[in-house]
Amino acid sequence: MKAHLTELLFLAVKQITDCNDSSIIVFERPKIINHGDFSTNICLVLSKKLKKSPRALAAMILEKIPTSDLISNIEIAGAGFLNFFLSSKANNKIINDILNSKDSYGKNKTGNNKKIQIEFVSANPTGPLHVGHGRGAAIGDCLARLFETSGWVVTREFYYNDAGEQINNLMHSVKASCQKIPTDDPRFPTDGYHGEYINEIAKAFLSMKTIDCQGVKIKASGKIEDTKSIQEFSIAYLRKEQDLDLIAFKTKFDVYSLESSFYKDGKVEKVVDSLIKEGHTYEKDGALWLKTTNFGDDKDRVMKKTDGTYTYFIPDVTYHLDKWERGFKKVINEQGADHHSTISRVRAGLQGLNKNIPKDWPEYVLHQMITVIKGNKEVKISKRAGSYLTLRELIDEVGCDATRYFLAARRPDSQLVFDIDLAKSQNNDNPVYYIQYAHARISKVLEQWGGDISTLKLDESFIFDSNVELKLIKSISIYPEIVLQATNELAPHQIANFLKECAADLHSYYNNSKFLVEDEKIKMARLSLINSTKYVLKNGLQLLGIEAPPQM
RNA sequence: CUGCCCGUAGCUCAACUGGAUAGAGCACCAGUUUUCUAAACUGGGGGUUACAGGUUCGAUUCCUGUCGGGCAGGCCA
Repeated sequence: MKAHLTELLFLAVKQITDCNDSSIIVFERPKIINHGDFSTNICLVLSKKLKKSPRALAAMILEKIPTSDLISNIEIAGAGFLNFFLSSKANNKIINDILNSKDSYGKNKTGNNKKIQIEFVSANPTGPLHVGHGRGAAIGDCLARLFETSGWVVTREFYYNDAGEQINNLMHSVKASCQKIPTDDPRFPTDGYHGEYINEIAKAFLSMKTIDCQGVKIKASGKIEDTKSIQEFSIAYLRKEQDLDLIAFKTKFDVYSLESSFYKDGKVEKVVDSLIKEGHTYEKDGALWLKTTNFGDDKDRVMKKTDGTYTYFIPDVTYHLDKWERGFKKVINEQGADHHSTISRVRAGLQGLNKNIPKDWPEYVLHQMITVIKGNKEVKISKRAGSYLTLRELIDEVGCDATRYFLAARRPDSQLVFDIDLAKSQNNDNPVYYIQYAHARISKVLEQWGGDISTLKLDESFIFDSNVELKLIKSISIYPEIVLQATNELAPHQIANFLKECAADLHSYYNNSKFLVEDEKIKMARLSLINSTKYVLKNGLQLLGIEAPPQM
């Protein structure tokens, strides 16, 4: 439709200017229904160049636009906007198009089957997942669904930092717990983890439990001095817990990458050698430094510590080189904003390898921190302090659908306040139920009608004339554009907002009109409209990973 | 002190990357069910978009400065 309008308008514009580039024509979807279905600011853009007032220019262009049976009217408005109103024929075409496309309405092929890798959650296996990880899971998974809908081949990936200092801390914490050392005892590791889950791991370890994690069975030796077994068992235990959390959150991954594997196969060493060879390193204070300042960082960073081990970002660089070598030209990392400083380091490391990796690769989506409030008090999300709200608790209390909605419905770069009491007590006022209810209402009407839904088709000559109907038609016709935009801008929250508005339009329509009326022609038209709305709601909810129940 | 993100109704958040009269929900007030689910709908009040400048036809959006909040600035991740 947009292409059709652009073509028509360009024919007119060409007669007035010598411009040969149709990309100067931009159509927008006006917010206000009186401003039509499409609007363009072309006259405002051209007025300066042609030294004519925008409104006069608009009049000239308007005269030269060819007629089309898809357009009912074109108006000049405001400072010189051209507002296009679609004809009933165009509207009916959209509805029939949705009825034909069904579950694939909203899909597009802009991805062209290209590969994309999306890394998200990537929590350290040092504790259960908390609300912050939930936000990452919700946003990352929705992004993946968006790219799939836009024709990309998506790989969802989880990276485990299962090596390094934090894992040592974990092991020592569990060991201390096995020895019944209280957390406030001076013998308890200073940087240790304090949560109750540490005691549970210790108990399971001492009773020599076996953990089945990702198809591998790990058995605890039960011996307190066997630090290797404690470490192995603790990681397996927590990975298993995290897997269960993710299942409860309906989030799946295609690939799990382990930091430890990059040490085992020697890739970390290779990256370090390569960085040294390319001349981006130097020794100082007994450590090896990477000149990240060569690539825009504000100071150089240690890559090899005096004790011979590497800092975290070297395995990170290795991992990203691995992604690049697996052929992912497009990679998105979804992370918490507290990791933003790694961006410049990872990119600097990749540049230092001299492999022609683009400077802005990989892309990042950073979500801001969450403040959790319960009983008007902030709940601190701190693993070490132990007082900590897990994702699982949240799902149990609020439900998976609502949790996903709340966490995905906000711009990633806004800090969000998650009020547990509100999410819980407000069950019925929750936006997700509002949207699901709209879907359920349609389902029920169609059920009561009792006809064969697959035969629903809108008569080309039918004219919808009420404002609630026109508003709803406009709403559902925008859906494919919203999907594309949300994908391009890496902004899943736009889907959530759209669905809320679409549901509102449906509810207005429902309260305003009766569908199962005597007049067969009107009945079929209205059923066609709400059935196409049903597909939009269902497809949109699917993008968010939320159920579309037939009844509530 | 330096870098990144943010500041919009009493509260939680939008605003199509510069568009028209800044919109929703919650809360508050007043209405709507003999009719397909009232988990809904209709109407009302509530704003100097933190503040001060600048850029232009046009700024919540871009630039500069100030104030305020969050996160980083580990040989932790």
